Amino acid sequence: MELNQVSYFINLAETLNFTAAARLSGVSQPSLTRAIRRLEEELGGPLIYRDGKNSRLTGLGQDVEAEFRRMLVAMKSVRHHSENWAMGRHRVLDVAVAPTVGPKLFTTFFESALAEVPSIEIKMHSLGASEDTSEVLSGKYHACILPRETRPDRKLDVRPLFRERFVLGCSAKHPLAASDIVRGEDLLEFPFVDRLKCEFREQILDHFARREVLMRPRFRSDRDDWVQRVVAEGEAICILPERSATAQGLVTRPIDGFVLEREVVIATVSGSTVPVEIRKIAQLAARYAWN
Amino acid sequence: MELNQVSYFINLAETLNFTAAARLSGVSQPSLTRAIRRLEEELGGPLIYRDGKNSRLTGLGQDVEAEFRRMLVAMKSVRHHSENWAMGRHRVLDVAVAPTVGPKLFTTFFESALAEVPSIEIKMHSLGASEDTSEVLSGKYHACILPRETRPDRKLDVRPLFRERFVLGCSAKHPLAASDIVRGEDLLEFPFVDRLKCEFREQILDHFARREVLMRPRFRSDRDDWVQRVVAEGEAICILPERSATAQGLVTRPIDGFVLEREVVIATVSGSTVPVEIRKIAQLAARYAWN
DNA sequence: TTATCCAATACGCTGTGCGTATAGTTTCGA
DNA sequence: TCGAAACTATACGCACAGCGTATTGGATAA
Repeated sequence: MELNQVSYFINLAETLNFTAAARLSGVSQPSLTRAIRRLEEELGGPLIYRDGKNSRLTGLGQDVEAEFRRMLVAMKSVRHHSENWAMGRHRVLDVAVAPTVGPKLFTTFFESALAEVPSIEIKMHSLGASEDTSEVLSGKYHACILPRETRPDRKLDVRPLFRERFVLGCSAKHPLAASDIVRGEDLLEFPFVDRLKCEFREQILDHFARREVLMRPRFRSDRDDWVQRVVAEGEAICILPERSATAQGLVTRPIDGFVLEREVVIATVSGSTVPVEIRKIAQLAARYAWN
Repeated sequence: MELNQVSYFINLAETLNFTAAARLSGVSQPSLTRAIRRLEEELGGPLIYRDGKNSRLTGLGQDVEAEFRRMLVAMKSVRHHSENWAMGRHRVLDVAVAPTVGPKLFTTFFESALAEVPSIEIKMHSLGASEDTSEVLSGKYHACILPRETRPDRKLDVRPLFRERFVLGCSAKHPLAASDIVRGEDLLEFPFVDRLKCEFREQILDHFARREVLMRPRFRSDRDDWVQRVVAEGEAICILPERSATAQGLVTRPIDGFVLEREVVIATVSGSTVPVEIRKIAQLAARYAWN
């Protein structure tokens, strides 16, 4: 038994076709045929009924496939472990943060977390536009920090971190900046910059539309840094979460009567198979005073 | 990553000593050292702190050991499945018999062997013309029963079964059949059928030629069944091993002064890696009263 | 200081797994 | 019905990876 035979057979089990399995395995068809034949001789019986287009795994073949898949899982774990351990002797935790959740918040948290769990290293990622908590289930990330999803997967451990309201963003020299709180109808007088990347942009526009406060976006971008730059340097305004990392010169003000808010959570895989460091980090994050 | 590395590393994890692990693994110390080194290069970090008598697994090494043990468990399960699966959950032993060794002999032996080892099934094969004990080494057959080879491979466990003389074969109605023993010179009067498939045909011809008993083959074939058919139904004669399975109507008679004989052996792979059932069968075969 | 232990390196060898070419059988479509 | 396509197995030759042996280098123990 050799590992090449393991992967060849797994591919054969999936395709039930020697030619296709060979292609998947990256070897020639006779090579795969011989490897399977050797495996069968070693195991003392056929693994597949060779029947052209109707080929089927034998009973032994099915049992062997299950065990070979376990071996592949173990191999994958080996590689996963080797990726996590590195010269530096740290376990690297991959944490993805939704781009609209300001990373500034986490600097202090992760500094304290790293002090409490000295054997780890945090690798921050930005959660892609099409990514969500399934990336945690698939193992791409160890944890995700993102707005709470409407229907999280059962296998996830989702812990709330904090809630945050949406607020006005404007230049420090903006007329609206003079007030500690602004009225919704006062926003009409100023050009609105539409933060396309905001998950809540439709809810925000709906909120104001319902109050006959028609926001007329004059500028729109999916680059949050551009949005903030434009707002910080001019008469334009925007709506953003209160805990956002804000550009220099940009201030935030609460909006009277505007109660839209969101909950930011951390999601990890639940269960005992998840490494203890990850469970520790999630626990620390849940308990942290996010202010 | 290869399975030899898996078992080497498991042994290294147990002993924390390259020399001892090499011994356990059945390879030389440099071989094991290189295999571990290759594994470490593939996984990107050391698996063991090399510290003479104080060597210890690294953190990665401990993680990898755990996964490698899972792989060993899966491998063991594979072998367990293969042992249990056979037509009717039996281990099928492929035994090839040289075509000139009559299978009739083995019926009784294998019946008793199957009684003693109930978990196996014997699959009889005819050893091909170009096949020899290398097919046992290659794993094509679990065992071969064949005349002793002049220079068997060292890796084989060759056990003698029985010796058998070459005798006259003729029709029951043949004039020579009337005698309990025939003289060599009496054979001259009858057409001789040359069994091409017989390994000893040259020795047989030489024997008679040396005694100025010139056998004039009038018919030759490599089909033993054809040879026996011709002899059983006519005036022709042949020379064949005394324990051959003989066709109906064919009888055998010893030849006075003709002492050519051969030893039939059973060959299996030697060593502890061979399944216990095969070693058991070989042992039973060697002890059997072949009469 | 010398012998022993432990692991790594150098060198040469061989067996195994590979690809290519082809054969044999079955199935499918014209 | 026939030829092409699909599917798997065999034959042949080749390259290289893993092996063992011999030896080196360093550490430890007597």
